[in-house]
Amino acid sequence: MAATRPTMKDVAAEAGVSTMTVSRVVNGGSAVAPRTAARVEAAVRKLGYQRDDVARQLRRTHELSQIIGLLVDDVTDPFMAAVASAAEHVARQRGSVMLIGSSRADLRREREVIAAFTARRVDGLILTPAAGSHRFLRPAQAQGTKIVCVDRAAPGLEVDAVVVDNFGAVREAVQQLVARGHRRIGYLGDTPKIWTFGERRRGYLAALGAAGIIADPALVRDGVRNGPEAAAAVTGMLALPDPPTALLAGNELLAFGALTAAPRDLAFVAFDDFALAARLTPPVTVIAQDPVALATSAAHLLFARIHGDVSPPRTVVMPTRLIRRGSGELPGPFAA
Amino acid sequence: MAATRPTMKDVAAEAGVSTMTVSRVVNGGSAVAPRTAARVEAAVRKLGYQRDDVARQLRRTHELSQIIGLLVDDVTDPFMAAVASAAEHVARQRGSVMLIGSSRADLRREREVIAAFTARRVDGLILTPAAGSHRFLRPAQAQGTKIVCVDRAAPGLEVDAVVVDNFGAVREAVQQLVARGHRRIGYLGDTPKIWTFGERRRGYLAALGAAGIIADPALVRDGVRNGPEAAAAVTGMLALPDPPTALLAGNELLAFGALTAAPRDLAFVAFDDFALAARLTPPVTVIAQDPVALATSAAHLLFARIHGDVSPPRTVVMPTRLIRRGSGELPGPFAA
DNA sequence: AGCCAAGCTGTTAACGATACCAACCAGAAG
DNA sequence: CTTCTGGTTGGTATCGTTAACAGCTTGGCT
Repeated sequence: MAATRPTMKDVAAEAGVSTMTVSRVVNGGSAVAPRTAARVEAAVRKLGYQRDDVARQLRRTHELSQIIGLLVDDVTDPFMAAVASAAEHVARQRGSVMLIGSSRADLRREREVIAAFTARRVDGLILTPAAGSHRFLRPAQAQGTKIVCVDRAAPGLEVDAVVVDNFGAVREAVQQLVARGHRRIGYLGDTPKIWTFGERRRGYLAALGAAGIIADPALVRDGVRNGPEAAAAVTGMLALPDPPTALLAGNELLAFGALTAAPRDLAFVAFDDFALAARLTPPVTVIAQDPVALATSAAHLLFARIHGDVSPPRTVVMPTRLIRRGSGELPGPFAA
Repeated sequence: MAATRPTMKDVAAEAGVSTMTVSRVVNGGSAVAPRTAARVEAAVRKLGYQRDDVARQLRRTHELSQIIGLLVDDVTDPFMAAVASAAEHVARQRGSVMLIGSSRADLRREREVIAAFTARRVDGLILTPAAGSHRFLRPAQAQGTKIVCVDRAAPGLEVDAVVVDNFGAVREAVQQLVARGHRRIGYLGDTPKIWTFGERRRGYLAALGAAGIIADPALVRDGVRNGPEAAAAVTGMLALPDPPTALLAGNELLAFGALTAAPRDLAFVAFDDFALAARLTPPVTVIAQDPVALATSAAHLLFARIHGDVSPPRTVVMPTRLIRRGSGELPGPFAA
């Protein structure tokens, strides 16, 4: 079990040619006599030779590595999973492979993973940036690594981003709750330092403000990071002397948690659509976005940059859609 | 925008030392005079130098690349997402980065992605193998790439695998449906050529057989690959002159699809637990497994192999748990 | 015959980092 | 004063591949 991989030299010796000829055969395109090529191919098969892309890439330092990196909070989040799937799909179409890393919403960890990626010479990065300044990415950027954000903007960094109008979408949803007679409306979200949640929170507050409702801090829960925390937050709100009659959950995971604790007569709107939304009782009203479209767009943008697009950074805003299924249309105590 | 990354040579020139000294400082451990080290570190910071792991790895050909590869059907599947998350977590703990690829259940595509991975000298692979022979992996294996399967065995390949007792778990669940008075029980699964679905199907047929029920081909649907297909299959079954009174969905995605088409009085059991199972009407009975535990175990096994464990391949079987929530306990027409 | 073009193949020198060994220096010991 | 020791530093070759160029055939043409 020497377990040592054959090199071009081995193939060259086996076929009785120079390594250059092997290289030409392996990479195709160059003129090699058919007889010679056949001999080389036989040697390749016999030895089980496979080109070593590590060495290749070192020699071709100014070419692309055909590796991109994706950094998400956590692939377990269905939104992030859809992003990862779509990004990998585009990468494959473009002949690249994709490294994946999770920051678990920790900026230090994000930095470490990104460093490990850039050390491998990734051509570009797709990020869902954690909270905090991303200025640390500037050197990488200056050295040619392309960067695109999905779902969130990166504070302290001028890069392309593909996002939705979180502010407007949430404001519209909350306005609707108000219009149906709700005044005590709860909000669940992760920290507003994450751009997306900051926007959603602003949208919530804007809708309340426009209706002349003073936001009650007891109904605004930030930093809620997973299902169980969301469930606990909902239980807490419902135990208040003046509990909410409606609730907005900031994303899919929080919605799942909230739904395990929420009674059926609590009006409910969730950010992100999910498979069983229509099957629940009552069917769940959601603000739907299309994570596959977001990530596909981001990946295309990234590859355009990698292939030389040097236009100024742009932010692409994709549409959302309020899908009224029932839970968000339950009347409130002030219904007309 | 030269966009060219600084090398050790640049740092050496800047600090007035040799590249060897820079290497020693950058990698730590070796004896370098504090004054010299400080000068080098200053140069590193000034130039924004980062070690090039591509070159490093070429020189250190017999060391590890600290890259592993994960190959799943599709990360969008929550089971696979959990596997990916857990595997990446372990990789990070072990100082490695992880490439991810999706086969979309296509063996040819799986081969291509794996080839791209091994060309990058991955230390090991974690696979959820698609249907078909995986003998093509033997050369890679012979050259030292370690391989571990999760969720499925790989036909034609002797490797470690971490799985659950799919056969036994499904047999138990179907036995319970029979015991509650069901005779017409539907089954939804992907192709039985995928090991896991083959086992689940066998379990289903075994339970029917043991009860003296002849399986009706119209109630056994293989090759169902996603939610919409599952929904269509259910609709089809329900339109039969003698429709099923119970249904077993082979995994989470198929369950979601089936549930959108199934009436509430259809007894229902799903493989894989999911967040909202308890919130549905009726609450959904599931066969739960722990994908995080599976993947964590597989990743540990992989790293043990990478670090020299040469014991014979083993198959680890993790437990499943039948969680009775109601939908699987609905009585059938032959209930006592 | 003489010459050139076209097609094929080989030689050399990198890419950026590190293993290995040699060289240097100061101070200690003889 | 010489030799030795130990800590520090530099030189050289090399990992596997390919760009650039050089050299060799062969055959066609005049």
